[in-house]
Amino acid sequence: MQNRVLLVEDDDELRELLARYLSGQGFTVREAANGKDGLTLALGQHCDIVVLDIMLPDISGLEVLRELRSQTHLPVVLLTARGDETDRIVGFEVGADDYIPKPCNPRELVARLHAILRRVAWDQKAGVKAEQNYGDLRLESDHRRIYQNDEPLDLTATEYEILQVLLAHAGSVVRKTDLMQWALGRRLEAFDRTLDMHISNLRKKLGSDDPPRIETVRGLGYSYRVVE
Amino acid sequence: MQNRVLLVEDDDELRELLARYLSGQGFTVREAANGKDGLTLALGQHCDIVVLDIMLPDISGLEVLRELRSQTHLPVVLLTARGDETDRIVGFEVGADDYIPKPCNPRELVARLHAILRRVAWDQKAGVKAEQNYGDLRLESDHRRIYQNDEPLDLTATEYEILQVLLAHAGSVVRKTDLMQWALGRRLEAFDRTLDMHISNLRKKLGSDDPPRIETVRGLGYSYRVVE
DNA sequence: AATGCTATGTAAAGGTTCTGCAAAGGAACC
DNA sequence: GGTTCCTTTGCAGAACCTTTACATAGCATT
Repeated sequence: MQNRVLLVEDDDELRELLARYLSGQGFTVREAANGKDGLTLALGQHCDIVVLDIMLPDISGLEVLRELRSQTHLPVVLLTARGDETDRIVGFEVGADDYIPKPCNPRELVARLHAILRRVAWDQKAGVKAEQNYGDLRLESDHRRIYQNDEPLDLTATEYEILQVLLAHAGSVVRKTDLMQWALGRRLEAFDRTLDMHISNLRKKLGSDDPPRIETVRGLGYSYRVVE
Repeated sequence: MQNRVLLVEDDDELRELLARYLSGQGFTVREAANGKDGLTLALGQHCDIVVLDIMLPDISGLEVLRELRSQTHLPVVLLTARGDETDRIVGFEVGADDYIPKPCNPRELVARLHAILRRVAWDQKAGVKAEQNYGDLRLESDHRRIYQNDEPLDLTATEYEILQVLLAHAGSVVRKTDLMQWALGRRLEAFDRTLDMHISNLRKKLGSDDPPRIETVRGLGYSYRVVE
């Protein structure tokens, strides 16, 4: 099958060079020359992986990545100036899957893309079920809304994110660090009780069950138990 | 709990340096100084990710990786000499998830490990329901729960870790030092009775059998005997 | 058998860490 | 200024890990 890659890079020459090489290697390539277009394409078009330059004329690549991460888990490879360690580490913390220093060797880029796609394919082999019902809850991701017995829950943006992540992993434990990263988009620092508060508020809004449907796994995180 | 990383590196100094740093960053670290040991430990399934040097005294890191890939999809990060492009690309082709040139920046290593683990954790959501049976016990690793005759055991985090290790080695003896390292994530010091206490509590929760299903091997460790 | 040393079992106490939640502070938006 | 929401702060309570202390069991030596 053809993998679809989105190339976000403002240097026309480099972009076209890479695009040509990737095409030759069996990728379907889409291109964007700035952050805004890149974001639109990434969110709209269907692609499997994004190659994202950090230095862009309009929005920073990191900003694009952050925005992307707030909505999807599309794999992203960052292109950074060689040796710029700060960008690189910040990039990983925001949620990049890999980074490549410029100027980059196209063969290496392809190898890395394949490594990431291989992992994603492997992990998803169980099949992505777009099922959006979890017992008495129904998730409508288009509208960013969650219904309980067809009654919409009045959730804040963050609460929605958290519950959405918990539902996506319903039945398994989600670590606090991961929940923080995926829902709040930042790292869990010591003494940060934000997450606990959101969970507390969520529990209130979900009504009281016994045992509570958002279960605490002490020292680890939380787990959503599906209730009919 | 903590992420467990296996460090396969023959340079004692570098290995210990990295081990110390990773421990400080919240990883539980296991070490191997050659490919053979590394392979054994990696297949012993007590880690979440492997950091693998390519240059090893016995088997090449690539060979270890190939062998590992034939049996599991455990995430692997390769350590290679800087600039050695061949190794790097071959590494990806064999199935590495990432590579880092030596000498490497520990912070970057940690950032990369987190990036990979984050993706793995996310993708494993609805994935393979890891469920294993050991007589009347059933281990559900998603939930981090162990059932006895379909009744969930009320275990603490540490108790779960310990029992999980014992089950994985059911029928054979697990040394106390190893049990300590794998389940508690630290070294067994003299006069430390913590482990004994956890075993004692576990036995209570598992009910009384004669002989006890967690058998003591005096001077060595413990062994779980499967009971139907 | 008796002795002594060491390893293990376990109750109880101690202390640390984690969590729940109310309330107050801030930031962003209108 | 008001509203809404996210975050911080503080405290109380719970859950848990570890230590302590003593009893017991295994093993080697005498």
